[in-house]
Amino acid sequence: MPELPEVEVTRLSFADRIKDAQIVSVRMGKPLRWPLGCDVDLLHGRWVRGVRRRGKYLLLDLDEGLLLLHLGMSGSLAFSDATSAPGAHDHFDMVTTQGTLRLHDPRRFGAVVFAAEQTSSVVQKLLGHLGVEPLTEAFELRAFHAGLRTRSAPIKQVLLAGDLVVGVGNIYASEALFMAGIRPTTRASKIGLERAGRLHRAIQDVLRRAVQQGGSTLRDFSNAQGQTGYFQLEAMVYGRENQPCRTCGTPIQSIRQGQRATYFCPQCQKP
DNA sequence: AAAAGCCCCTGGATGC
DNA sequence: TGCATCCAGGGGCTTT
Repeated sequence: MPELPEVEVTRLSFADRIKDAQIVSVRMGKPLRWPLGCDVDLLHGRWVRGVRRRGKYLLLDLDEGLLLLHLGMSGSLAFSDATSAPGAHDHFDMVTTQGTLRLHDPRRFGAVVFAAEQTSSVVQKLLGHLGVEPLTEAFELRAFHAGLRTRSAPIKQVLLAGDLVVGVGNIYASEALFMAGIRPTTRASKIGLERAGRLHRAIQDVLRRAVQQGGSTLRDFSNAQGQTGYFQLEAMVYGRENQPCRTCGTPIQSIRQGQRATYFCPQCQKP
């Protein structure tokens, strides 16, 4: 579920409340993708200084060290009643002086990892290879185009790889490529400056709009306040196989790229 | 270096 | 109703 917009919406929904909270206790449930990397007792008494986002990772800066949190495919965070017993899929509870943050993640592709410092090897391993943040000034067209030029893989998969630009997952890759009029199978290296410019704008536009809409709720995404997203209602191609293109009426096609569904309009999107 | 495939895991939808 | 199969928003790791 969670791509950049959902992760950012999640961050915005709990960052203010958790900032400057003191951790009272931490409970881990079933194993997530990786072990926490420290004893939970080590976290007790630490202060949360702020919450950042890097790609699809949430970074909780503590007075000493930080927590890297990933929602995987099915994760969501919520403030929970401190007295409510954890459900079968609640695998991380962080009780703080400002409320209890709970990670619900049925598929357990998510993760909560402690790093003693910003330069820890685990931070480097998880974040070191990430590309540029698309909603910052650092996302510059020339560099983006230059990056595309060096890749022979289909553009959809280059976007998903996250080492050129981060945060674009399966939904927003299809949507951005539709907006840019580019066929997802087009090799990245074949995209000229003009089309790269359209894609560059489309990525920023679609991600910004999705954040404004509270993200996409396909199955069960909600932010830490329990609110669902609405962007899925605006999807031009994602999940719309065989339905008429909202622009030209041609049936939307679905193909598989790298074990994932891709949707596009064969008329509006050129190879 | 880059690309392609393989998994991790559970639940819901679909088909027989 | 029961059971098998397929699919799902991610991404690190291994192999080519």
